[in-house]
Amino acid sequence: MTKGQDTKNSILSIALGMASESSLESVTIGSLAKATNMSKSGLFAHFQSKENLQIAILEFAADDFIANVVLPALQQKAGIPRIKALVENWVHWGEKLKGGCIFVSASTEFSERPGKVRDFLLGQQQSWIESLKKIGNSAIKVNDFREDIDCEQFAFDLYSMLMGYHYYSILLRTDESKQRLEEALDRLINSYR
Amino acid sequence: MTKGQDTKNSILSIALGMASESSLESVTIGSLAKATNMSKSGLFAHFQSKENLQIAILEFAADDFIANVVLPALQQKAGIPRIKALVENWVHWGEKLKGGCIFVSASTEFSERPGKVRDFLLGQQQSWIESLKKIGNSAIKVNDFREDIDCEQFAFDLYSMLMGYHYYSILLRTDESKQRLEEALDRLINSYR
DNA sequence: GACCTAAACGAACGATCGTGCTATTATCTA
DNA sequence: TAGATAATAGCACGATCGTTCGTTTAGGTC
Repeated sequence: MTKGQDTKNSILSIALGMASESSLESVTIGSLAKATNMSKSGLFAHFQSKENLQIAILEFAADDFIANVVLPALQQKAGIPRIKALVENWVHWGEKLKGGCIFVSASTEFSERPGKVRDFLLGQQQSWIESLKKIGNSAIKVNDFREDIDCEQFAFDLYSMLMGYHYYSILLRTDESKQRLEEALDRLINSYR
Repeated sequence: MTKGQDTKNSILSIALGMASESSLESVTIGSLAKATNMSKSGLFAHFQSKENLQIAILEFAADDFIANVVLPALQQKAGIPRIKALVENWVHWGEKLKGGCIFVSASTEFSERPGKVRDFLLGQQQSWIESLKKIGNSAIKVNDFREDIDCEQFAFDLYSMLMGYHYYSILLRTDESKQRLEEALDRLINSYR
């Protein structure tokens, strides 16, 4: 890892923290330079444009997401254990970021703004939903779920309760959020059994 | 209605459209002035600060939300019909705004930004969840739901699937979003019967 | 029609935005 | 260790940000 890549990584780590706390757009070159003790131009040289910076932040987050949410879950036993691990990892991942999962907030921010950032987010969310679907499918294969269930619907149901949990926890900040999620998940799993 | 209130209302109507399309913060005094064919200072005089403008936009939206989502549902027969009406109204309300329900995006934007705007949003979301709870409760009273169900959990479940629908429709933009929501809602209702 | 208030405007402010340029340092290679 | 290259800094630009000020126009009251 060269010096450049090294600083770039630590920039992105700080930038990710800032982005999740407020928003992608609010990570300005100036504020990020201040946070990293760099000059605006020195920092800017790493990304050539703000759009590139935003994508780099999201890619950085996506790599971390795959490594700490998806892959560890796939190492669990297929079926219900894997589903529970995925949810747990997702919750845990969001807790590390101040404003919760950054893909939720960034998706809100860029849903109506065509461009590379939105394209990236769309792809990320699609692949995330695809992961949910596959994990549902593998639950069928190991007979944790009935054979006739609709995995697309399962993905929607699971996706939804994570979103519900997201807003409950960032807004209401009550301890019960996690219980609500767990109960919803148990009910979902039982109904698919 | 005086001239001032009249223009203020039409400003807010346009501002709400802009805010839902991108974000509350992106409704700048300058861009809003341009969109309303007013001078920056002339428009600014109506609100005295940007924070006041943001709150005014949210209040404007909240009034519309109550009038077109909550109240019409309360006029439906208590129980399952009322629940279905509420969901339908909510979906329909979000469709009028380009980026879907503005309270979702604004909540994302301000969840980590203490101040009057966040306070307002927190209150709005709490009262929305309270409405969901009450509507679940009234379903028990008319025997559409079992007596032993947890209305707080019902509120979470319903809230969640609306969030899931929100992101499915603003991001993926597939027609199936509404079907997914309907199926999820039917399953939820049946499991509480 | 005179008077008063409400509403809208024009111009300017300091700050910050993203982005170029050029110069100055580090770091790596031969 | 000299030279080449990568990394960072300094400075400036036009644009836009929220906000303030003084002025002008419009509406309503006597």
